[in-house]
Amino acid sequence: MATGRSHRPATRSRGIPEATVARLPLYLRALTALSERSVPTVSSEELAAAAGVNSAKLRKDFSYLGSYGTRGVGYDVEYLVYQISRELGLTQDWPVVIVGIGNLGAALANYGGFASRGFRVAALLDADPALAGRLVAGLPVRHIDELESIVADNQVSIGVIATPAGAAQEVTDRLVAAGVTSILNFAPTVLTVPDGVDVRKVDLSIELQILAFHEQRKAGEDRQDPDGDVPAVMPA
Amino acid sequence: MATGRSHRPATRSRGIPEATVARLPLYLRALTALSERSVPTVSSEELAAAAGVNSAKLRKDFSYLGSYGTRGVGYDVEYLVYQISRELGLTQDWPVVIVGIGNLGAALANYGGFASRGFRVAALLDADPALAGRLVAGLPVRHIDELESIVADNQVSIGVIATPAGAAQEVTDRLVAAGVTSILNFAPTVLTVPDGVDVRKVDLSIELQILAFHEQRKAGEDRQDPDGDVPAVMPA
DNA sequence: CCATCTTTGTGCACGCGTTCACAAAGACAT
DNA sequence: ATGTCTTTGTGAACGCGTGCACAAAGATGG
Ligand SMILES: NC(=O)c1ccc[n+]([C@@H]2O[C@H](COP(=O)([O-])OP(=O)(O)OC[C@H]3O[C@@H](n4cnc5c(N)ncnc54)[C@H](O)[C@@H]3O)[C@@H](O)[C@H]2O)c1
Ligand SMILES: NC(=O)c1ccc[n+]([C@@H]2O[C@H](COP(=O)([O-])OP(=O)(O)OC[C@H]3O[C@@H](n4cnc5c(N)ncnc54)[C@H](O)[C@@H]3O)[C@@H](O)[C@H]2O)c1
Repeated sequence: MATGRSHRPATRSRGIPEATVARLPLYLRALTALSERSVPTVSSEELAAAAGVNSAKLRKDFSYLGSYGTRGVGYDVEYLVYQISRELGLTQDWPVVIVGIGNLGAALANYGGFASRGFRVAALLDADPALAGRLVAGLPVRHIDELESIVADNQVSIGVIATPAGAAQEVTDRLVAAGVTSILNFAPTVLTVPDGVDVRKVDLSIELQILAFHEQRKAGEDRQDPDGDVPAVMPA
Repeated sequence: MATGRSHRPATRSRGIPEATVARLPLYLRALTALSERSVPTVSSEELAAAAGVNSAKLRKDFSYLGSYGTRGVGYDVEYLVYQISRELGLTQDWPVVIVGIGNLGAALANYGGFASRGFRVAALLDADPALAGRLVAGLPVRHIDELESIVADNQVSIGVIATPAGAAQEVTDRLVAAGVTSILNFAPTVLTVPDGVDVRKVDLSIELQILAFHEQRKAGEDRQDPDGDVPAVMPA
């Protein structure tokens, strides 16, 4: 799981709890699918099932946005798509830069889901001179030296980091200095940023380790001793 | 952020809270870095700073594993690395299959962080016959028809899904039927699985949308009306 | 052996998030 | 209009996670 920043008192932004914000994209996706099938209205029960959440939670989530439902009927799909999009800020265009166009960065650049919802790749940046000018997903890779001017010229406020871990903090510092205030970090490092800058991280190996923990638990559950303590492999 | 399954009462597995489990990989990473620098001991304060968490939280997290610290001194780095590795199940080998070797799947296969910590890519699977046999990250891509035999032969319990969204549920069903009990899903879909199967998801576009929400909030904070409600663009 | 100093381990309080359960609202039929 | 039926919106209770603050533990020096 990618989590938000640490040193923040779980800001209830404009009254909308953080946990709710994190679910809005999920609802939006389900609603968009319904919209494409021209379904006019949907009940909290149906939508909750599609989004994989509890229906009471969904209703409470929506109640933070306002009273958009009709009792006895449900929610108007199109209207809700619009309201959630607006709430998430997807009615405007968000230019994004991707830094580090290696295996992962190139895959991200090729990802269609980007453009679909208000996000536009403003530039691809890499420190490798050999990459400069090469086309990736139809865009030329620009040299990292152009970072500051690109961010300024395109009013970029969101940066995606797909560099090796060792370069991530330096890239972050430059992005922040240039005016970026939201960062999505794929490198396995803890980033330090000033107040007012949001960082979210996506960390494959953390996810796998969490799965391994539960997997181990499942395996040992019905087999070995309930308390799996090893006496003392190493003295403290 | 990738989150865990929904329909589970936040299982406090063997007394270790889920939130703690999610942080253990973070501590482990910081500790491994210290270990490589041959640092013998570390205080909760230092380690917490390196992991980007509150020191009291870190101490409480460790207290669930046992009393591994020494008052007045701190924690033995090597010993803690071992204890956390064992707790997370990283002392054993976890064979993993990756399904869907497109842009993202190939990037994942090339990812070094996989092998580093107990995870071994047992096979790469794709439905495209044109890909079969091609080498990706030194491994031949196998056809999806071999899924069942590969999972069985290699005792695979963890599967990574990097197929298009439309194929994800079908792939999931086959993985689960073949014996996989943990799934890491990169496709933007809600997966339905039987009890006992864990699903974690990594969703780029959700992360971006959450960032966009806060970004919009920052932008509108000092500018427009404090309560940003638009009167009525669409009647209910 | 005692004093001092550092750092752990945890009791406690508080706030957020989740879920149940139900009254109120509205649609729809008669 | 009135009654019935469906579904929303939310009050209330509960549990989990967080962080403060401090007593206890142990190291270290004299
Ligand atoms: N590949 C994956 O599936 C995957 C999964 C999870 C995490 N990650 C992480 O994502 C990051 C990228 O992974 P990858 O496999 O694409 O690595 P990669 O080596 O293929 O690509 C890294 C790119 O970053 C560029 N780079 C290096 N320093 C830079 C700098 N200072 N400024 C700008 N660009 C710079 C390099 O030139 C290279 O093109 C790594 O931190 C990795 O741990 C990757
Ligand atoms: N590329 C990214 O950065 C990115 C980011 C976030 C999410 N995603 C998601 O990850 C998934 C993969 O993205 P991608 O860019 O690699 O797509 P892609 O089209 O490049 O690759 C998909 C691969 O899956 C294979 N496939 C299709 N159906 C299959 C099936 N039934 N069984 C096995 N293999 C099958 C295809 O042959 C193809 O090789 C998508 O769901 C995408 O939305 C991608």
